[in-house]
Amino acid sequence: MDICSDKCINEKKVKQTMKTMPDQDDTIQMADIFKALSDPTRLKIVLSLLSQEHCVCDIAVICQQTDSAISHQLRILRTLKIVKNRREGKIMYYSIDDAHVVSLIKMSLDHVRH
Amino acid sequence: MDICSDKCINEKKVKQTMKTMPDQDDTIQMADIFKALSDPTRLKIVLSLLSQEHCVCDIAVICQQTDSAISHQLRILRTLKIVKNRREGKIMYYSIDDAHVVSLIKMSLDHVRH
DNA sequence: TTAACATATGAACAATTGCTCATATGAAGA
DNA sequence: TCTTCATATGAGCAATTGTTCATATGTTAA
Repeated sequence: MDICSDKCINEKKVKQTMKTMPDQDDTIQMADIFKALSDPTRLKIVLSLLSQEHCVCDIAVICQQTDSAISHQLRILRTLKIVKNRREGKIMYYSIDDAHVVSLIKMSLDHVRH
Repeated sequence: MDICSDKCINEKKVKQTMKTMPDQDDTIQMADIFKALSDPTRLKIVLSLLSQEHCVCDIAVICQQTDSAISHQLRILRTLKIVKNRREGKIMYYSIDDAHVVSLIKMSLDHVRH
């Protein structure tokens, strides 16, 4: 460990910035949202749900993945409250449950397109 | 592989949504940005640079990590053009090089705080 | 030149991740 | 009931990741 707790270059700037840093909980929460969208399969799932709800099998076709792989990733997105589901007989329909995530995705989509 | 290419539940909905999906390159690029921000250490680095530039050693103090760990992560952020650096003698100052990333972070910060 | 310092980098390692495969669950129809 | 279908889940595995440690690079001052 070479953390320079007292020999840092610019103590004043460090203290200034440390005041503006979000606390640990908020930082972890932010990282978790970004992590949810950092996997191409999960990102595609959320992208596929932007316009309308879909069942697991249809999401699998859209994302070109197996039903099982999609189901695993949907569980992660469900746990993070990014998507929600409703049952209709044998079929489970998934839809987006977090408006903020939609904003994040649209913003990043603008980013890569401009 | 159990991808149901012809036996999917709702072919019409699938086709509708597939038209709206970003292409593979854009999707990967989006995922890469989210991935960059998905690690707490990298996220903290970017957060620490929101208000002003900092040298590696100061970032290490702010993020409570070793200089080496920070240097490794800064290289990743540099490769992705999220941060840039300038040398001043022995010291290397890092700052943010991507306005879109700032917007994404501010948006997600709003999210976790409300 | 040599020493000291700030940063960068490569190898190694543990930990995490995403997928596959097999199996389980739950609902509808025969 | 039994079968079929849609989805869920657990174990196992290969691949990726973030950190540490040792060492290298590049800059300044003696």
